[in-house]
Amino acid sequence: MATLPELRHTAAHVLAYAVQDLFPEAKPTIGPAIENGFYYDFDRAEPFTPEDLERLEKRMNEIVAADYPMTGREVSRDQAIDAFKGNPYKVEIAGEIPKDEPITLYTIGQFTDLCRGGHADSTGAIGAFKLTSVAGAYWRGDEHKPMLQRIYGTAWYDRTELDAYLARLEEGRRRDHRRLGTELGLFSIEEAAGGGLVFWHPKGTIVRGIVENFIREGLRERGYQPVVTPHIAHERLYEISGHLANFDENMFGPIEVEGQRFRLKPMNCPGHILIYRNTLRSYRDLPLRLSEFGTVYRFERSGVLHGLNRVRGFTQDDAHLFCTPDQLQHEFEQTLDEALRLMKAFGFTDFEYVLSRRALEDRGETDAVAEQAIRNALENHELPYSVDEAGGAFYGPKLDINVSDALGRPWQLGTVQVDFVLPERFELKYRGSDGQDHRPVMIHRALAGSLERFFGILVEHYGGAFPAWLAPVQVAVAPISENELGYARGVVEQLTKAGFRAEVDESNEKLGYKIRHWKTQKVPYILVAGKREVEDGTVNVNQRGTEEKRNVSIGDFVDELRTVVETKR
RNA sequence: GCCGACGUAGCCAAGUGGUUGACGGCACCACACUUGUAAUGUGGCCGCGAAAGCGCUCGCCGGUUCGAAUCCGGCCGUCGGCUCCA
Repeated sequence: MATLPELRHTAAHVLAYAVQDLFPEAKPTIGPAIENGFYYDFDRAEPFTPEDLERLEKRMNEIVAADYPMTGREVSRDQAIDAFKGNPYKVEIAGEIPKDEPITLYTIGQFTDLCRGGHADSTGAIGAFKLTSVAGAYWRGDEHKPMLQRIYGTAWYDRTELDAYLARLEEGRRRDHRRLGTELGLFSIEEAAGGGLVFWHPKGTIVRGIVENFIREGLRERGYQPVVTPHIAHERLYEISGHLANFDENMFGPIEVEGQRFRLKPMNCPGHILIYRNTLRSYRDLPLRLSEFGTVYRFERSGVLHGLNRVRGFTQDDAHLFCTPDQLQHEFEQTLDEALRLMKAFGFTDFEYVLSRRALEDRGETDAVAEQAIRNALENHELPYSVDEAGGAFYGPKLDINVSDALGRPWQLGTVQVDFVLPERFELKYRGSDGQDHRPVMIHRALAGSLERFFGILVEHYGGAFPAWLAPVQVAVAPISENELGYARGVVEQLTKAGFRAEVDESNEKLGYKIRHWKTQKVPYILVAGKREVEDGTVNVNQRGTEEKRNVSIGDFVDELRTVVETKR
């Protein structure tokens, strides 16, 4: 039986076959299997329309039903180039294949493609598929090369799997933080201000504040000292740091005042370095751990902005540790511990660790030291990791921590980076016990990453139904009639005094309506107060996620809620 | 930035040249109902006005037309992609 990737790769051939039949002028280029499906890129002047996709699906169904065998044969390079002489893309590919490697052609029905192989035996193996979208894509992903049209599809063993996949997509849309952000009144992005700039509304700000406090408290316990640095600085600062040389296309342009050029800060490190450098440091001062909820601005191309995930202004839970080389290992591990504590507290259980090395041409002798510290930390924690050979920061290698959310989708969150370069560039030093000056090592780390993105992920992870300790409104009190309104207000007052976030439903509506409203807002507890509750000083507790309703005295409810909130964090 | 799709009031959403201030719904406001667990009813809901009416509206700017939310051009913005490699 064919594997899913083989099945999907075959589906890509079937798509190309259908395109050849219906749009003979379109030139096929490449069409691999991808996660959940496949795509095929075509060079064609006219765009493919949704109607075209329907016609293609129909034709593909015929090809699948015909159950054409997939037959391969080896040819010489010249034969291959000759066979595709009308198609410069295929010719280009054929020309690049090393001489000693065989070139293979695969045929289904009346369609032959240059292809390395990896297929199902016949087109009938494709149990269920659907074309999902059409999008532009550059030949070989290079924006200086021609723009092709990419048709995406998804393919599975059978209809049930396809339907389940489509349902997962739908669930993802339902949880989309952009949509929930509006529905739950959490945040907005305002056209009047510009793309990628986030306006945090009161309810979103409450959640953000809880996240910040959680992080702040963890850092305090681990000996970090909070600092605050300016949002703009002389361009010169970023020349020294190397950001202008390495990061220019992601920085906002200069702001000129009185003949001086300023830049919005794209990173917090130079600011923290200036604080370090402001005074003479002794080895007794190290490790010096400076932390800041630092707002940075990065220019992202308009086409890549996406909700809270990719923005132009965001706040990092940033910190920089300055330490001696001897302390590096220990500090790195401490940071890793703290990262894991954070992720777990916010309900993430699946982690992936990626060690990103600097690009080969940037690596120096300190990279080995830095990488060893990272590897040791991972191994001491018995954490499996993969290696990205060129994904490091310009100043050193890094460890990224990726999490999977409730729908199994991966996100890059925390990053911990080792840096021997910036201390050099800024000529940082400390006086050692030997009376000599030494160069400190820096660790850059952001555990949540960007608060904006972290928040967006939380919204989707919980589907907007934040656990009680995080919920912007923890309790809603709904009086059955106006007669109980005063009582309800009293309950809210007691809850507020006890430190909880509670609201009274003042609306002039029936109980059913009020319940519905607060359920829609995903409030963890709805307390109903009617004549009976007023008489015996209780509230009727409706807890999110359960059907059960119970009457509890106000004091008992406060105690219960306190317990829940304390243990959840 | 590039390719494609799209942009109608706070949100969702009808409407493709002429009874259109623009169907519906949600939300919001008022009044009535005094309510017992996921939607009570009626009315209002662009601005001014008691009303008649007047003025301004369908992302923005300009154009075509007797007449435009509807057609054309430019701009802005949103969404899906542009990493997966014969």
